[in-house]
Amino acid sequence: MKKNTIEIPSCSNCGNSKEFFCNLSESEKQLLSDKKGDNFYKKGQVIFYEGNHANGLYCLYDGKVKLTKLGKDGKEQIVRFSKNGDILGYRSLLSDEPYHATATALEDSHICMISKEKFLQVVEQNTKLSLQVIQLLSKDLKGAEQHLIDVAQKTVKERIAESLILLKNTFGYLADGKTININMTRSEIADMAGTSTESTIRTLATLSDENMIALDGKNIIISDLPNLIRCSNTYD
Amino acid sequence: MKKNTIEIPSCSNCGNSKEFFCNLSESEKQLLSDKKGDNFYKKGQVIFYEGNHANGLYCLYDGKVKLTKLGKDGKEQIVRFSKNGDILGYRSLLSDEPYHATATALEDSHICMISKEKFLQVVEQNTKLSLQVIQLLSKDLKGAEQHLIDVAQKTVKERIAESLILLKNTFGYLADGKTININMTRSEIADMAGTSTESTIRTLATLSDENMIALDGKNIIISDLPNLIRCSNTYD
DNA sequence: TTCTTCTAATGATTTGAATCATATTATTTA
DNA sequence: TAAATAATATGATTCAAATCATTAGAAGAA
Repeated sequence: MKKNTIEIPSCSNCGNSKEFFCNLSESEKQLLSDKKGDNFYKKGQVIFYEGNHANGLYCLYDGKVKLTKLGKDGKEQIVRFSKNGDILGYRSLLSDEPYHATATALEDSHICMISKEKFLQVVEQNTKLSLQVIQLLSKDLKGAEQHLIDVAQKTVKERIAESLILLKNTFGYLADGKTININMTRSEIADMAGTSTESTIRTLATLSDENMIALDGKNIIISDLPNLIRCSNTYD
Repeated sequence: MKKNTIEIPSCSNCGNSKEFFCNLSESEKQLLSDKKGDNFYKKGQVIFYEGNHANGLYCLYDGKVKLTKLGKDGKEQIVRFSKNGDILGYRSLLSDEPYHATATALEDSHICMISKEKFLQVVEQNTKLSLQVIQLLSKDLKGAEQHLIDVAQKTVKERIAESLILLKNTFGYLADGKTININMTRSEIADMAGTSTESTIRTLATLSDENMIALDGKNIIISDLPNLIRCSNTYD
């Protein structure tokens, strides 16, 4: 990867649907590329903390990130994920509020940073870009509201099933075409589904007994996706 | 109210903080004002349904509206409210997706409608307006994610207390300065807090026994706000 | 390697809150 | 104004899932 050129992964990597920076003019790209920060985070390291002030836009070049909010008694709730090509922190940047979630690397990640001033400058002169931000926020909002209903109304089993499907849809499969391409602890899956670690372990065992999934250490293999979808009670 | 002039309540009514259309030029205002639809909805009537196609922007001139999503077994979840001066339906309009929630009048409401084409035309040429939409979406997203954590981690009592505080913050008090300025059924409050009607009734009775609120038919009087806030376990 | 710590797995117990079952008011609307 | 319907209220019961408790296995650190 060359320095000082805008190498937003969504542009250089065509497998990625979110072509966030593709509508920029050359001069705009140049502006953003200049003095762009290039950072590496180890698994478990925190990119930014909930409550802290936003000073730039993060572009996830390579890696996986979870966004969590702190709830009662310090219990975490995973609110979203980011993967290759996603941008992070745009909400706080544009609404000029502190980060409302903590971003933590789920595996070693390579993240670029664009300064607040430059990003705002480009957004303000490029309507297409702000419409793209609107699309992103709309998608996040839709996801959050769906998640809300799920947690409020679904059983633990339905939520665990749905969480596995979300993980598969977000991170895809390994080369074997059936193992979910992410390693999370049972406790993290619990934070996702809004349940306890013990219930998560038991429910995963049940889903395995019922042959919808198979467990191999931290690897989760989806052996019967249609049934898992049915089990999750999701219709969209 | 005169016809054919843009009378967005947030502009004509200065008590309202959301001055959504105040950055428009005169020609832009004129464009939006022309052939603007003017509609009246009775309490209980539906303004738009989840899943339907968006064809305009709704401006709530006067009234109160709830936004609900349908969950498991047809159980409703209230995801948001709108009041005087708020705009509705912008998410679906700008992301070009069907409405993700149903909007229902909580009381008789006066709602104007701006056509999709005209609104999009103005948004695309007015960056300030799109930045304002970003602010709105950001606020909605923050609210939804907070709501998610609450439902996932708080007890019914905490959630009911918090719901009452949200209602008070959204709709304010009646002239007496202590009665929440909204009439909702116990079942609707349950849909808000993500619990059952019976639990809502019991919890309201408990809060009343503990002198944090007083109940007078459908009216809910907040008699000890600091204690109610403490009870809701909310720190922001 | 061994020690320590984190993660996973299971069993036993408790509990918050949903559900079921009826009354008792309020509101509609016929 | 009566009849019908919807909303509120309470008690009894059930149940899903959290919590507590303990053991077993993995993974890092010294």
